[in-house]
Amino acid sequence: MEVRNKLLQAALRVFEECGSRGATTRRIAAEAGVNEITLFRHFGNKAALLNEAISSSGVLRPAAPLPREPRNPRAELLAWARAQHAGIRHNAALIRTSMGEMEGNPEMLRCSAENPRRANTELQAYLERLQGAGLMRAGVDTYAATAMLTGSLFADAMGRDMIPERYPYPEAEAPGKYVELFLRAIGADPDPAPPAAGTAPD
Amino acid sequence: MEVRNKLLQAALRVFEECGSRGATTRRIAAEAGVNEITLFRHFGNKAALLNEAISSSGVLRPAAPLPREPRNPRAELLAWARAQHAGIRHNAALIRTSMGEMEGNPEMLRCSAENPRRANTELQAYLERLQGAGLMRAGVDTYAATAMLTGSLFADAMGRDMIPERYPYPEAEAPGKYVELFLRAIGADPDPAPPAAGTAPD
DNA sequence: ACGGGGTGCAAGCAACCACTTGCTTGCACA
DNA sequence: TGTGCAAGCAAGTGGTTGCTTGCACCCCGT
Repeated sequence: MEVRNKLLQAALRVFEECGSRGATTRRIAAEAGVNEITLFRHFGNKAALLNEAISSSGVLRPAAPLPREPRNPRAELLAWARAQHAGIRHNAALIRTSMGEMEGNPEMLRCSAENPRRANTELQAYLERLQGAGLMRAGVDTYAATAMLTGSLFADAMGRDMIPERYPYPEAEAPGKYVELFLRAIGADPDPAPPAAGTAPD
Repeated sequence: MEVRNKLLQAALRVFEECGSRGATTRRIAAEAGVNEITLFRHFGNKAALLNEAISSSGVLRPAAPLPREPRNPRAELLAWARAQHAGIRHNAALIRTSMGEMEGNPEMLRCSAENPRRANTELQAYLERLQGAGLMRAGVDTYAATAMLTGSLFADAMGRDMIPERYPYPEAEAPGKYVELFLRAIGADPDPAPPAAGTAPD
């Protein structure tokens, strides 16, 4: 049972770095410290191994849901954005590779796009609740606003690896900065900006 | 001279779809309608062909610069955002594949990241001019604001292929929606929203 | 003591890969 | 009519890939 897990982890690592075409069975086996034949004995063929490695890796979810009844949009959105950003950062290499191979592997895309799809749906529902409660401006297109916040988080998480010099502020502060701008954008900033540390005035 | 261009275009097409490992010389030659040997006679080896195909494709630039002296932020940002968005959309497949291969091809990344780098720098300089002219709020972090708008455009252009159901509004309207939210975010919306067609009140 | 499942090793298979060689064809130009 | 160049064709180079076969090992439960 241990060899199996070592193979799955190694397959994921190699796939993230080289893609499915570059992830050769020899290299995966070497990375796992196992003989190549053992790989075939456990998974039958390369595709089955990669499939299981990728789909089983996507199970981990941020699990920081937005509340059903909004109370403090700033705090709630910040916690959610941080979890989303961290999740994307954690899977950045896998996301990059999966995106690059979506044309030749449409079903993997469906699995890989599940997280952002859920995140978008969740945030949009939250924004509609916010709108219903009068906690943000009425005319805002919740679809576009949702795309804007999730898009900022996504692009930040991806861009930090590719254009690091364009992100001078540390990773931990990024979600806060986008949430602050976002609150202004949707007209949900009764307390313009927290001038100093301290609990929110509720 | 015609065979050469056909090979370059075919190489770019196949690379966008399959990546460098999947873009075999046989397939490129077949796609170009040329014998495989001709490929080697023209470019020597596969890497040289792919290199030239990719780098020569990135030459086309949006060329819709932001003005040195801001006059109408809404109109200027909208035109710029539209050009950026269209540029990313046009190269979406190439960007996706390049991102997926950045680990094994760091120099291609440098070439591929040149456009977004320039765009970010340009927008940030514009925002600082806006701030200097008092046309937007003073406390805004221009780095984060820049990342937010370019990130929204980037994620939209990428996401429309991967999660189309999350983008119900048509592609042509997307930049306008993000720019409108962005103007609110940075406090640069003297005219809250253009209620109907007509020239800006200047 | 013994049998069996999980593993390793050596070797090899056909298919595909980038790339080369030797020769032929067609066309332009002198 | 002769020469040179671009392109095609058939064949083959050495290397890699996914995957298989056969056999030895070694630990573990009975």
